[in-house]
Amino acid sequence: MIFTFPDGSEKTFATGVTGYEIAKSISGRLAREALSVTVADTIYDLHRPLTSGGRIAINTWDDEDAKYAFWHSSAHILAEAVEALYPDVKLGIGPPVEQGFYYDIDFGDRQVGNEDLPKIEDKMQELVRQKNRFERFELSKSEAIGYYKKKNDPYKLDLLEGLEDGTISFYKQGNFTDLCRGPHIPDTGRIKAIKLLNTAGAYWRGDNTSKQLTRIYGITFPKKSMLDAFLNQMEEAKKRDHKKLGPQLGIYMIDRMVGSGLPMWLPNGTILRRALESFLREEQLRRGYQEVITPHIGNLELYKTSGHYPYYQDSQFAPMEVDDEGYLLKPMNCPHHHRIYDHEMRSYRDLPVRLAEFGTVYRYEQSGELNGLSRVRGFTQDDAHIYCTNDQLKDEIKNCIDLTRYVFSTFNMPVDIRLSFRDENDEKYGGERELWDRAQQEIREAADEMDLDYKIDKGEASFYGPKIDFVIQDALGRKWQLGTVQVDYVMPERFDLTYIGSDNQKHRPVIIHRAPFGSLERFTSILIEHFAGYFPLWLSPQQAVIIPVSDQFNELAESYRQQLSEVGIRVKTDLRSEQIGAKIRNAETNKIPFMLIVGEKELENQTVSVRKHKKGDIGSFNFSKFISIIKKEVDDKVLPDDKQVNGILS
RNA sequence: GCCGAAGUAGCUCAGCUGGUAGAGCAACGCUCUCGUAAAGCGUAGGUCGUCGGUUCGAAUCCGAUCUUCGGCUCCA
Repeated sequence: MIFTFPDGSEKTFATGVTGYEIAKSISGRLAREALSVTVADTIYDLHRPLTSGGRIAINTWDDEDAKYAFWHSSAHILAEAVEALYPDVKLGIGPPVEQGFYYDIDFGDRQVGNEDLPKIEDKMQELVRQKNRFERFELSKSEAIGYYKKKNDPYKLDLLEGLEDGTISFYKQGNFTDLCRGPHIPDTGRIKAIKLLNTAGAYWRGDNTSKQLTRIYGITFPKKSMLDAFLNQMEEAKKRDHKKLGPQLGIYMIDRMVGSGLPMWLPNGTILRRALESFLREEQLRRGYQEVITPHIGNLELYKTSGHYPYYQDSQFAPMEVDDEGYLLKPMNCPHHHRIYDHEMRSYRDLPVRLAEFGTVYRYEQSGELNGLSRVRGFTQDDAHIYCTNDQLKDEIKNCIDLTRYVFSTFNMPVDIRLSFRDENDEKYGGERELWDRAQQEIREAADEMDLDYKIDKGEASFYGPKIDFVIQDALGRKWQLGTVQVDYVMPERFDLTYIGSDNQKHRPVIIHRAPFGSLERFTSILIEHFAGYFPLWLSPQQAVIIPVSDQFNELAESYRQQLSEVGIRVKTDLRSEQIGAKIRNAETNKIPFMLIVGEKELENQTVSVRKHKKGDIGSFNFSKFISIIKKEVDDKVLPDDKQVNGILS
C-alpha cells in the first residue's frame, strides 16, 4: 500500500500496518504524540490495521479531529468511572464538544451534583493511570441489542434502533464497553490532566417530553500545563464577565421591579451605545440609507400579514386589546418598514430604497434563557431593509457585506462568513425556486468577487430566503454569531410590495434584511468581554480624568477640563481631597483611559503629565498638543494596543 | 418552561450543631494639601430575597415563591 504524506512524499507499507507503526517509522516523538490517523479523509484509530493506502496524516493534539477523539475517549473514561462508582446507572450519550466533553447519565433516583465530581474525577485519574487500550470490535445489530437488553440500558437500545446492521462498532477500555463509532485515542494513559467542570440537566435526545438525564461536563488534556492554561482562561473569562463588569462600570442594570430580561442602559452605557449608533448611522447615511422611526407596538393585523404572529406566537408577549383591536409589542421591525415602503408609489428609479432604524423589539424568551445583556426580552436591533430589483440584488449584497466587514474591522475582530442556503426540501421554504437559485448564485458571486473566505451551510437558510451569517471571534477566542444579511422573497408577496418598472408595469422588489451588530445589547455584552472593560478611547464613557496634585491646582484642572470638553472629550476633574495615588487607583479601577496630572510644573509650562491606564506615566505633553493627540485618537477609533489575547484553544 | 446550585450592608465576604448580625472596601464628617495603583480618625448603614411553618426562640431547620447563576429546550 502506498501512502502520500502531507509534504507530498510517498512511502510503501504492507497491508495491515497501523498508523502507530507508520508514525514510529517517522519519529519516536510523533508516535508518542500521535492520537489518530487520517487515511483518504477517513479517521482511524492509531492501532487499527489499515487495509488501503492513500493520502495520510498522523493526527496529534493540534488537529481538531484528534482533539475530538481525545475528548471522546475521555467521555468513555468518565462513563467508566461513573459506572464503577454507581453500578446501576444507565448511560445516554457522551460526545466531545468544543471545549471538552460530556456524558448524559441516568442516575435513577440518586441525586448527583457538583459535590460528587471530585470523587468521579479521582476514579478517572485512577483509570488513566492504568493506561488501558481502547479496543475496537464489531457486533451484529441483534448481538448489540442482546448486549444492551441484558445490561438493561434503554438509551443505548434507543440509539441502536437508528443504526444500520453490519458495522456496529464497540469500544472497550478496562472494564468498560460502549457502543461507539469512534475513533479513539490509543490508550487512556495519553490523558494527563482531568477536570470535571459541572453538572446540568439535559433531556434525552434534546426532547423536552422525554426523560431528563444528568449531564456531566469535563475537559482533559495531554499535558498538565494545558489544563492550567485552560483554567486560567476560564478565570479570565469570569473576570471579564459582562454581567459583573457591566453593572460595575455603569453600563447597564437589570432590576426585578422593572422586569427580568429588561435591561436599562445606565448613563455610561448610554454614552457607549450612542457612540456605536452614531458610528453606524454615519456610515449608513454615507451608503445611501434613510433613517426611519417606528412605534413599539403594532396592530395584530400587521403581524398576521407578515406571518410572524401565528408562527412565532410562543416567543412573543401576549397581544393586548385596544378599542376592540389586538395590538402586539413588536417582535420585529420589518413589517413597519414594509408599510413605509408601500406608503408611496415607487419607481424603479427610486430603488434601492434602504430604510434603517435602531428599532427596539420585544420577544418573550423563556426565563431560563435570560442572560445579562446577551439574552434579553427587550432589545434594539441595528435593523435595515433594502428594497431593490433583482438586478440590483448582487450589488446590494456586496454593499451589506462590505459594511459588516468594515464594522467588525473597526474592532479588529476576526470574522468567519457562512452562506446559509436551502436544501432540496421545498416544503421548508417560501418563494419561487428559481428566484432562490438566482439569489444563492448571486450571494456566492458577490462573496467570490469580494474575495471572501466562506463556508456554505446547506439547509440553514431561513424560511424566506438564503442568508449570510457573520461569526466573529473575541479576544478569548470565543465565537459569536452576530451580523446577518438575509434575502427575502416572501414578505414582498405578503405585503404586496411593488415598484413601477421602465416598462410601466408593476414588479416585485426583493428585500434584504441586514443587521451588522444584530442587537446592540448583545453586541455590547461581547464588547465588554472582548475588551475586558478597557474600551477603545472612542467608546469609553469617560475618556479622561484630570487629577490636580493638590487643591491649589483645582483652577488649572478646571481650565483644562473646559478646553477638553470644548473639543468633545468626555472628561471630569477629580477634586476630592485625596492623595493622588488614591485618585489614580480610582481611575485605574474605573478603566478610564487617560489620567491627566497637573501641579506646579504643569501650571508653569502649560503642560500636562499624562498617564495611560494599564501603562503608567507616559510623560509630559504641551497641553494644546495633547488636545490634538487625544482628539485624533478618538477620531481614528484607535484600539487598545494590548487587546490581542489568544485563547489556548483557538 | 425543565434539571441543579445560590441569595446576609452599595460591593466582596464571615456568621460552628437554632439563643435577636460582623469585617474590609465604598458612602458621609473632620484632620492631612499631598507628584503617578489605597493617608488617619470618626459616623451612619441590614425586619439576613419574599411569604408561611416548626420552636420559648430562626440568618441558621422545613415548605412555598421570586430572582440570579450553570446547563437543557427554543431563537424570526
